[in-house]
Amino acid sequence: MEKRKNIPSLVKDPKLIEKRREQIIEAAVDLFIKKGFHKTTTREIARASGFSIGTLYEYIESKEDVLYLVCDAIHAEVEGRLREAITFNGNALKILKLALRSFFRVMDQMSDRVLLIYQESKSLPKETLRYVLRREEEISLIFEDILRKGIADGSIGIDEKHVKLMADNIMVLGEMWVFRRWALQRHYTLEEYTEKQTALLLREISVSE
Amino acid sequence: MEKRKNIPSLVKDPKLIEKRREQIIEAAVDLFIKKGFHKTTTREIARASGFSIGTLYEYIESKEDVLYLVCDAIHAEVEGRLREAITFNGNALKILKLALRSFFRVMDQMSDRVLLIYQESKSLPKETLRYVLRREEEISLIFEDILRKGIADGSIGIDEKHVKLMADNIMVLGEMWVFRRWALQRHYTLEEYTEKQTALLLREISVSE
Amino acid sequence: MEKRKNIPSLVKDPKLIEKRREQIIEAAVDLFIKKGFHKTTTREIARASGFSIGTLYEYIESKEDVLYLVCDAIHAEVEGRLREAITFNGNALKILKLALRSFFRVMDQMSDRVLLIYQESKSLPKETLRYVLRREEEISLIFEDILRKGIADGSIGIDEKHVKLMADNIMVLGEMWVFRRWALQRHYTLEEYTEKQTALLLREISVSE
Amino acid sequence: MEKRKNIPSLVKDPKLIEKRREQIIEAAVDLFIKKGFHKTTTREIARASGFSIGTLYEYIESKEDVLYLVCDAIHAEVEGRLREAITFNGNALKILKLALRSFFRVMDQMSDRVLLIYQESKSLPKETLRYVLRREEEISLIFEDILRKGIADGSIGIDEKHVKLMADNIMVLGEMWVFRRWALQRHYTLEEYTEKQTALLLREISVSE
DNA sequence: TATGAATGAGTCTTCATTCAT
DNA sequence: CATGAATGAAGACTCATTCAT
Repeated sequence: MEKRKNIPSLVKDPKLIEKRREQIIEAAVDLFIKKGFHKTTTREIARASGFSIGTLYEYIESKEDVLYLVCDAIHAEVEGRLREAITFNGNALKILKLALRSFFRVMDQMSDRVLLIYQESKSLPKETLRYVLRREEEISLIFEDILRKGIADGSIGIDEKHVKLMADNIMVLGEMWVFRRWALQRHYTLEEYTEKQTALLLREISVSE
Repeated sequence: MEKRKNIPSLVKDPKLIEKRREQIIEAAVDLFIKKGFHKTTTREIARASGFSIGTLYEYIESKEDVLYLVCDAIHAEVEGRLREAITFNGNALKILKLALRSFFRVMDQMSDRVLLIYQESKSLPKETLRYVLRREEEISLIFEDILRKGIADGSIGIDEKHVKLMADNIMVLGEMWVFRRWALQRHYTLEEYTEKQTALLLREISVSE
Repeated sequence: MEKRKNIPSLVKDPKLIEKRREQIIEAAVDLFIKKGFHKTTTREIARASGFSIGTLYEYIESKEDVLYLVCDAIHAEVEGRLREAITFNGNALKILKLALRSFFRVMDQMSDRVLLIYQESKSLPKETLRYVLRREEEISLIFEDILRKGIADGSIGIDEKHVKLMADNIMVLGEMWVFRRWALQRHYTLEEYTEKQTALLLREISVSE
Repeated sequence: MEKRKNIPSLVKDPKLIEKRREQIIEAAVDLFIKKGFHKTTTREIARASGFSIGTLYEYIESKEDVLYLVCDAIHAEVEGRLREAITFNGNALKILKLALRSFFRVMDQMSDRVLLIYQESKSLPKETLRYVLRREEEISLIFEDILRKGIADGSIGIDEKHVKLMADNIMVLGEMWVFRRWALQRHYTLEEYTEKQTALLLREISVSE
């Protein structure tokens, strides 16, 4: 039911917890990207966070907690950046185009981090993994909302029952740029990729269709 | 230059090496899928292979070798199954449709294994990873060949310079089904996914376009 | 240039490092003498040191480090004992006699340890071995100094160019007592050995000669 | 009582045993010198011997047996070379001089092998080690014999009770050249060393004394 | 709160030895 | 006699986690 997993901490002050966990996340993201989750030691995380191993364990209960924090933070950043890029002026179709452009740009800029989630989140305990996946759905909800708005204001011509599917498709297109960047970039710039995929998508959802 | 990495073995008989390595692969694939590469121990691999830890190390030099064997075998199986499903009767367009259907089906049936490659191959030594990636290109070459044949026989209407890109796109569509199966399957059957993606692809490469 | 090899430690407190390494050395010397370096396990060293295997590795990086610590400590003890036994009263000849007596006595008392160096130091990494050998030269320098003092004060009658050689010879006589104790002790007491070898040496360096 | 340790073999033919063991010794000596006993594997010994690991174990019972064979062979060679160099013409003093020269030369030529015995023989089982040490006494007996002959023919002037000691001393001088070659060779050639040590020795045993 | 020394279960890998062929 | 595949005990070393200060 909860959106976020609660990680117990030995420290009381919530401000401090937040601050320290931000340090942990910042340090861990870099390490996980460079070396992978398993090859990164808790000592390294503590050192890169700027405090001792003992302090690290004041704010988390296990190494896996760090992975969860990292995954969650990355999702939050993707979602945050995406939301802040979307102005809700104009009709939904316009917003959708803007959202797509922003989404692809964010995925491009954060591709290391997004990749990290896909490669390492399997190491999370089953229950925790569910939290992370749910977080991803939050993002796809943004697109669902826009699509529904478009149905309402008449700027987007698809059936309600295809909304979820279409949102999924959009997510996939973003991830595709992350996963196969090495292949795709040989042929497309991000700009071209955005143009092309947007065009294809719009073809499917244009009112005239 | 070489397509395959040569893994030294202390055992001389090539037939036996092949047989034992097949045992190793079979055992390791299951374990890696279930527990991940890092959480699987060499002892578990040995036991599941049906022999002792000492014997395991007669056929490999390191745990990473097992990962390589596994990745290589999976790619080989994908490629093998795909090739055997393609009859070279009819024009290239017809073959392409068949190939797409087969490819998606193979990816669906082997999704655990394909996922395994994407989640664990990063643990391979840099040099070895290159072998694995090269292997993947082999598969995309199958589609390149078909596309070129289609240009030659006039059944496919794209420019030669887009061949590589189009083959890449096809690969991505297959992987997408693997990576986001949990999301996609809520909306599509494999059959529907195949129909839809094929239709979209063909739209881009139809002669009339 | 450096006289001692610096062995990195995960522990920060230098006092503690020193204390623990002394424990390690004390434990390891006995084990190495009794079982040899190769037949002694790191677990045994840890246990005999009074802590866990994990703690052992907080203070060393490899088993070879223990061997180095041991060799270095033995040399230090030989040199220390020798230096503290030499009073610098009287002429160099008198000092030399005293030094010889002390040296042979120290070698006798520490013969197990000295033997240990000769039998096991070959297992050190090349670079580390050089540190150990250099340490031995420190000891022979003590005799060089005395000899040079003797040349200066006229109590010892050898040419400067023979000083190094003579110091080497003295070292050999000490080691001889260690290596062939089992044979020599059948015929000589340490006292007799000292007398005899001293007499022979003095014959070669007496002023009158 | 026995001079040589009997090593059981699964093979019957004594000629073949001898031949194979010679192969083993030749291979093992080089390996032990280069890598030390512990770091040499039985597989390496077998390969360098020219046969399989299985065959190796047809002719020995354990790796330590190889070490024994090697030590014994080296002693045998030292003794053999020494004996063959000594002509029993002339008085004992003359023979002694010749023997000393030969002994030092042999020790010089075989210094790697002699060093091997001193560094590795401690790895032999206690009982076996005794065989090896006894073998060394054989060599010192050569010098005892010469000295006794010299007492008898009047060419050497020492007391019978010092014979053993003197022979020991000679052994030590030879070993010294082996152990401290790196130091001694900076000052002496083998020739000079031989001259000097012979002179010192003769001074002690000259008839006139 | 922060520290960092201590812990020890767990990991990969080696290698002497055996034995069926 | 020769071979070499199979064995598994043993070893060096790592690292997540704890807890006294």
